Amino acid sequence: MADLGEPSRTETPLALAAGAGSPVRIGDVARAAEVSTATVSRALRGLPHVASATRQRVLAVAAELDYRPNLSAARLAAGTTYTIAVAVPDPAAWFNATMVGALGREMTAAGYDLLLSGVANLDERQRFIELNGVRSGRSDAVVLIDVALDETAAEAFVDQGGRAVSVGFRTTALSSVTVDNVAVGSDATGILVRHGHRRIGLLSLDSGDSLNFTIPAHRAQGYERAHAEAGLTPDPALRVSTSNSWAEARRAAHVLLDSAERPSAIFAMCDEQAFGVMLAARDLELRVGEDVSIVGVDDHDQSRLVGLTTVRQHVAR
Amino acid sequence: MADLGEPSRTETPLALAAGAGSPVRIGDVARAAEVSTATVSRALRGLPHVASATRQRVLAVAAELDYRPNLSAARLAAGTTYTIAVAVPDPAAWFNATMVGALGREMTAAGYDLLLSGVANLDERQRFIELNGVRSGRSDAVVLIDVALDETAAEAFVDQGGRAVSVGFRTTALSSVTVDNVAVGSDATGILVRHGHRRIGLLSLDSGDSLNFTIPAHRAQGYERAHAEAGLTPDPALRVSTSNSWAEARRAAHVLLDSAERPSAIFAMCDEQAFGVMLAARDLELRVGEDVSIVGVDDHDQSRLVGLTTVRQHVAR
DNA sequence: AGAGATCCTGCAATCGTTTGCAGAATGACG
DNA sequence: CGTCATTCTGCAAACGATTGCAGGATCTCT
Repeated sequence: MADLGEPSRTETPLALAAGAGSPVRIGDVARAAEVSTATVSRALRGLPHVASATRQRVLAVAAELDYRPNLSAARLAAGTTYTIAVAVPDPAAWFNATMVGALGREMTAAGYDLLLSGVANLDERQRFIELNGVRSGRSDAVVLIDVALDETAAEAFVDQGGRAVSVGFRTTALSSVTVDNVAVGSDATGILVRHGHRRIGLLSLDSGDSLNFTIPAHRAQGYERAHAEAGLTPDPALRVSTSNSWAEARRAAHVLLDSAERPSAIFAMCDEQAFGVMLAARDLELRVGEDVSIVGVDDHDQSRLVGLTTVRQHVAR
Repeated sequence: MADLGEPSRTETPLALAAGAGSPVRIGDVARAAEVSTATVSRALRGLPHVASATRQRVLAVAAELDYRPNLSAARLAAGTTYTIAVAVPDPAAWFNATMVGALGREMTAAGYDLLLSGVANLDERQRFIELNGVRSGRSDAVVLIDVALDETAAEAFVDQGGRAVSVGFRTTALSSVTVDNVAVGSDATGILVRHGHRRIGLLSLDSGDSLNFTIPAHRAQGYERAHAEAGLTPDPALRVSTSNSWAEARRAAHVLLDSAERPSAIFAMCDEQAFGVMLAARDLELRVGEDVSIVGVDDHDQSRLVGLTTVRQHVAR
C-alpha cells in the first residue's frame, strides 16, 4: 500500500472579470430588440401572448448578446427557487450516492437544481430543517434520504408550508418512498431457512448517530417473521449490531463465529457489513458458502464478485 | 437474489401553507425592534457599527418572530450567492461520492451551499458551464471533479470572470487539485516489478464518454516509466482498456488471461476494474496473489477484503 | 466650553427580474 | 364602416434584502 502523500495544488490567480465587461441585463436585450423588458421576459420563458415574430427577434438578440438572466433576481421576483434541497446522512454511502445521482438526473431534466447537504446527526438535521423551511427562499422542497423525522417535527414542517418527501423512512405527514423492509428482512432470512439453515446470525445496523432507526428494526422483524414461518425460534445470542463499517462488522462477526455454537449462516443488514463478515470468515479460514453462508442487502456490483447473495433494492426511480 | 418489485409510495397531500401566516420580513423585525431595516441587516450579520445593546435587542426580536431572511433577495442585493456548483461525471462512483461528501462538509462549515450536477458527457458539460458561468447568479464558483476542460474553454470561462477549481485534472487556467498520476501508475507498477513480475498487463480506463482522459494517460505513462526504470519493455499486447465497470473489465481480463503467454500480474487503473479482473481470474481458477497478482488504485474499503493491493489516494482534503 | 474624532443609526437608492393591469393594434362581423 | 372580441405590448409596482452616504449622539482633549 503506497501512500502518495499530500496531493499537489496549483494556485493559478483567478483573473477576476478580465474581459468581463458589464453583464448583460434584461434591459439591454429589451433595448436592442426594441421591446420592453416585460416582453423579453415573456418571450424568453416561452409564455403565451407574444407574437411569434417578436419572439424570434428577442431570442436572436438575446443569443447575440449572450444574455443570461440573473437567477437571484428571477427567483426573488417569482417567489420560487427551482431548487430542491436534499439531505443525506452520508453522501459517500453507496445507496445514498446512487439515490442522489438518480434524483439529480430527474431534476436536471425537469429544470431543477439539487442542493446537497450532509446531515449526519440531530444537530445538523435541525439546522437543515430550519434553513430549508418555509420561505427561506433557499429551496422549494426538501428530500430526506434515510433521514428520519418524528411525526411532530414533520407535521410542524408541513404546517408551516414546507414541502418534503422522505425516502427510506415512512411518516404519515410526508409523502414517502420506502421499501418494505420487513419483507426485505424476511426474504433474506427466508433464503437461508430454505437452504436448511437453522442457526442464523443477525448482524443488525446500529442506529447510533444515524437518523433512521426504522430500517434495521423492520429488517429485524422480517428476520423474526421468517423464523416464525418456518417454526423456528431465533437465538438472541446470535444477534449483534454494529455501524455500517466493514471493520466493526468484522469484529462483531468474530463474536458470532468464534463461539462453539456458531451460526451456519449470517444475515447482514447491508453489504458493507456483509463484507466485514466475509473478512472474519476468512480470518477463521471458514469457506463462505460452505462453512458459513452470508446474505446481505443492497446491490453493490462488487457483491456479485465475492459470491455474496444479496436482496436487491431498486434504487433509481 | 430476490427482487422486491416496485417500492411502495404514499402520496400524502401536502397541505400548502396551512398555518403559514404571512412570512416575516426584515421590515417586520425592524418595526418590532424600533430600528431601521439597515440596522437589522447589520445586526443579524454581525457587521460592525452596531451598538451591542441594539444588536441584542434585534437578535431577540428576530428570534421571537422566527425571522428567516429571504435568500434570493439577499443574494440579489449583495450580488453573491454563497453557493458553489459542483460537477461530477458519476455521482455514485466511490471516489466522486467521497469527494463530494468532503467538499460538502467543508462548505457547510463555511456557510456555503453545494449545488450538485451530474455531468456525464460533453453536452451536459457545456450546459453546466453555460449555466454556471459569470453572473448567472446561480453560483459563485464552480468545482469540476474529474471533468476535463480544454485550455481554451477554461480560459474563456475565467476571462469572463468565472471562478473554477478543478479536481483530478490539471489546467493552467484553473486552480487545480490533482494527484500525480504518473507517480500513481509508476508506484503501482513498481510494486509488481519489485515482486519479480516481468509480464505485467495494463487494464486502462477508457475515456469513452467520460470527460477526463489525462488520468488514464498519466497512469499509463507511470506504467511505462516503471518498466523503463527496471530495464523492461512492456508488451503492447498486454494492454487493454475498458470502462470502469467490473463486467467489462472482466471480459477484457479474459483476453489477457486466456492467452498462452498470459501476464503474471495486472495493473488495473481503478478498483472497479480490479474487481473485474478478480472475477476473470476466478473464472479461470487462477489464484489471486499466486497465479496472478493484481494491483488497483483508489481505496475502497472492500479492496482490502479480497486481498487487493491498492495505491491509496487521499480523498478528503 | 468648543473643536474634533468616533461611533451609531436611518434614508433611500439599488440589485435584475416578474407580472397585473390597461391601452393599442389588429381582425371579424353584421 | 362602426363595434366588439382578440391579440399583443408596455408601464410601473412589486419581490426583500444590502449598503453608501450623511447626519446626530456621544466622547475626548485642550
